[in-house]
Amino acid sequence: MRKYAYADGMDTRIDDLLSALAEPTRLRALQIVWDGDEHCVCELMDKLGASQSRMSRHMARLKAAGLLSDRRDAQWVRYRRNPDLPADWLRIIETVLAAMPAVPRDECRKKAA
Amino acid sequence: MRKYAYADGMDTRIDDLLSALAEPTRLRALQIVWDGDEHCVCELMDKLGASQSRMSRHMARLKAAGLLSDRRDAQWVRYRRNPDLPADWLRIIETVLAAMPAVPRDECRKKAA
DNA sequence: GGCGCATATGCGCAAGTATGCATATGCAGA
DNA sequence: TCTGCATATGCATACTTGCGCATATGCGCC
Repeated sequence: MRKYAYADGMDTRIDDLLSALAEPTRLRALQIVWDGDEHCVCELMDKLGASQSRMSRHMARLKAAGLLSDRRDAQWVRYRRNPDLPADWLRIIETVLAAMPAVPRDECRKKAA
Repeated sequence: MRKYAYADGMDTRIDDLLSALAEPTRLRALQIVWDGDEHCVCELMDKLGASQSRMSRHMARLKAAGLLSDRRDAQWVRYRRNPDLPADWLRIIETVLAAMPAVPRDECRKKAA
């Protein structure tokens, strides 16, 4: 029941992307994961000082939004950035990440800020 | 109540920006308003097929996020893009808008210009 | 199989958000 | 002042979100 009819549903998707990004912990996680490497939940938990279920759900959200892919590796689940993102999404994400402070060198330390 | 005290690139602020953007009607409104001209609520209401209170509140949200400025002009309130946005916010917004389909031409008729 | 680590998920809750309806406010013109 | 248009806002409501807690699932190792 959409009153602002767009040719394609593309704008809806963009706001989905934006709401997936609109959360500090997810943004930080994305920033970390955006290095292209794989990262497990426990690593991000530590780095971001988030509880296990919290971190797990945030990652699930990012994955559901299509930003990440995951892979089971023994007891861990390795998340990494989805290499097949459409160009405009990629541009948005990178612009957003570029506007954030860089990942602290040894972020394995928590507290602060 | 502080609005946009963007001094440095605190990611907390960025996710505020993102959640302000994460709504289809607001995105469309922003897109329209981003032409630099002034637009009143009734115009946007018409163009986006939104109810009066809905449109008014969405504009208030965008303004509260620091994206718009407004001006009373007789019975109308003219909204326009905030010309003083920090560069990284601007980049984000423009990247997002660039990822959206263009504003349909026939939507560009103003009523109370 | 049993244990323990890593991760996901059901449940409930508190807070936030979007929206309609009705009403208030601001402003201009008769 | 009274009328009417444009906009804002209080209120109630439904929906969503983020979270913790407890528990379930997946997996390797003994």
